[in-house]
Amino acid sequence: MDGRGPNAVTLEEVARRAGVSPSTVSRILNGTARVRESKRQAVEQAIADLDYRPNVMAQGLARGSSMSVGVITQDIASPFYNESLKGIEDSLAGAGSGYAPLFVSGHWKKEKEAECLSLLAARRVDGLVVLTGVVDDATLLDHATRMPLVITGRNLQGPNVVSIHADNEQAGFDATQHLIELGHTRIAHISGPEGNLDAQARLAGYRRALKEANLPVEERLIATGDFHETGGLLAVNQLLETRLNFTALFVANDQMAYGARLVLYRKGIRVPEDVSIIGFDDLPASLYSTPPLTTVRQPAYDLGKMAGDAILRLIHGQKVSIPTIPLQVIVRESTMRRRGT
Amino acid sequence: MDGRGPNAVTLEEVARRAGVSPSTVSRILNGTARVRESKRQAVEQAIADLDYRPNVMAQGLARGSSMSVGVITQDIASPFYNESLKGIEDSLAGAGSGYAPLFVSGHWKKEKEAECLSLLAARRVDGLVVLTGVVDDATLLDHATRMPLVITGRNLQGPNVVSIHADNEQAGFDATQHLIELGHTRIAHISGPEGNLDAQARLAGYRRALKEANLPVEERLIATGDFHETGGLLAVNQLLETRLNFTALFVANDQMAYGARLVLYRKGIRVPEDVSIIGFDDLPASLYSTPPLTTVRQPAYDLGKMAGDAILRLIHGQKVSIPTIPLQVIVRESTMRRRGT
DNA sequence: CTGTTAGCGCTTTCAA
DNA sequence: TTGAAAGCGCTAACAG
Repeated sequence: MDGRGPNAVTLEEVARRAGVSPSTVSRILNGTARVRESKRQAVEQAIADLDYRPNVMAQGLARGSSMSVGVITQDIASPFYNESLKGIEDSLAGAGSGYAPLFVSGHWKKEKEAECLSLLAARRVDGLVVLTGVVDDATLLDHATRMPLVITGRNLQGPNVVSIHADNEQAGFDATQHLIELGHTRIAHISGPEGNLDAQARLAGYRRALKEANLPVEERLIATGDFHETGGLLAVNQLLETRLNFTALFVANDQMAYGARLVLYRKGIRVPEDVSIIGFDDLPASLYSTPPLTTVRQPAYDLGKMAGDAILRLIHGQKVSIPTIPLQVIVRESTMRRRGT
Repeated sequence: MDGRGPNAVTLEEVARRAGVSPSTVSRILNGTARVRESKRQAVEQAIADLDYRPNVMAQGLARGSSMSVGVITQDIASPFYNESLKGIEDSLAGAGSGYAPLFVSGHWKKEKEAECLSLLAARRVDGLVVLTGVVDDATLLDHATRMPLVITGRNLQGPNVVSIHADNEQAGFDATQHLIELGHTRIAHISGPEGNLDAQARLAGYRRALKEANLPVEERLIATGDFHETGGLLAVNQLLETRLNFTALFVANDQMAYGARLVLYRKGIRVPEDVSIIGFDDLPASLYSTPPLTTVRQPAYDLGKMAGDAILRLIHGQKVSIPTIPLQVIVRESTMRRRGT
């Protein structure tokens, strides 16, 4: 009476009840070989009677595969990455693949991420998908010698790895361009964390767009945030303090855009009448914010789906080819033509 | 060359390298018995040299426990439940418990949820935590005979089960009361899905508050949504069509409140000047919406933490007692005193 | 087609 | 203390 309840029924019991050998049951379960119809029926009956479910751990041990894929995200509650998790979930479940995802969070910390990797290794996952991540390429590549790897937000090359990435520089360019086309000339930017590759690329795109339009790049109009709401909040305050009177704002992700917008609201600065805002990501919430946020759509769900499909193929030793993810400006109501132009 | 890479190092190899028997290594790993210091050192050295990690599946098979707990959520991308997932994650990781959560999504579908249960059973999880869920009590109780269960949003009784719940009726009352205190007399309500217990309780609280204040309950001022943004959007349209001129709105969750607010924004109805809105849940985003949403705070993260702690205790055969979760009105800027009162 | 026989990597008596 | 040996539940040759 330890609360564990009766032990689960085993394959052997099924075999006994059906009057066949364990191997036959196994074969039927896995479709490994042809079996006489009568036996199949008996076995299936026994399985149903006993409500038998194969012990995945035992299967795993025996065939050297855990039937699970490790997924490293940064925060299980991140509105952006979760869309990707959903895509991964659907991909693995959809194929009836039998694979289950094992989600772990690295929280943007190298050590934390290393622990995650370690945990997943201990559980002998058959494949690994890393959403961005902060661990270094070398470590990743090392793991990739042991199992297939798909990674996003990075361009890693290797025999057992596929990387999925989008042209963030171009998207940053497009976003800024959108503002320029609306007649804005003083365009501020709230960038993401220094070390973040995506953030760097978006910033580069911003710079290029200004240059190509022969607009000056004013460094004081570039603030840095942490990709969270508070970061946007702080950054916009800093921008406001410059008194440089920008009329438009390109924010490196939607979460920071929310924070920025709150500050503007509090100060009575209207969006988009006084300042236009364009974000990045197109979180589900952006469509319902007031006003609905103009932003760059990142197909997070699709990206997760691709990642899931890719890791499955890799595990099965198939070839994978991944197109570059398209990024697209979604014009909604937080941007408008500059007044007086 | 199947891409699987070299096989991982085993306990036996460690034993060999350290010049001891496998059992000794096992004992050192698990602290199962005292071992001579010299051997311990040798083993630890070998483990380090070989970068050995125990195979969790093999451990699981041998000791009849998978070291994982199944978690059924409804949508891996739900802003509300994800906070709870985070709490669960922290709880399991924090204790250095060695347990890992296995997250699966039921998508509010009975069959889907049954599949989840089945998957978790096949993986022999040591415990189960179900976030609300739509599966019937009987099925749940049945699973609880096989493993400990903690469930939220329901009041289930059983030997191996603990349920965590909050007084939603009272919270619905408090929310409505807040509006009444601000001088509102025509208060509309957007309720959650018919079958949802929490939704029913919140609605009941709304009714009671009106009655106790001697305010009439106008049925046309009660609309039903699906707990998503679109639901709120549709519902508020329906409410507006009644032309009943409500000045305040109690919405059964924040997501629907966002949808509702968007409609009002589009129609030029100001929040809170023209209509006050109070939501429910206090999603992280609500603090950053414009204006910041007054709402009822549900401590989703803490709830997850409690659930995690509880399942761990249950698994270890310890007693658990759970307090009723406190729910609290958080006054922000989407509600204000009715004009002219 | 089907049963027998070894393991998969680890834990856990049982003796020593 | 420590090692030998017997499994945990399943798969996968290898013979028939």
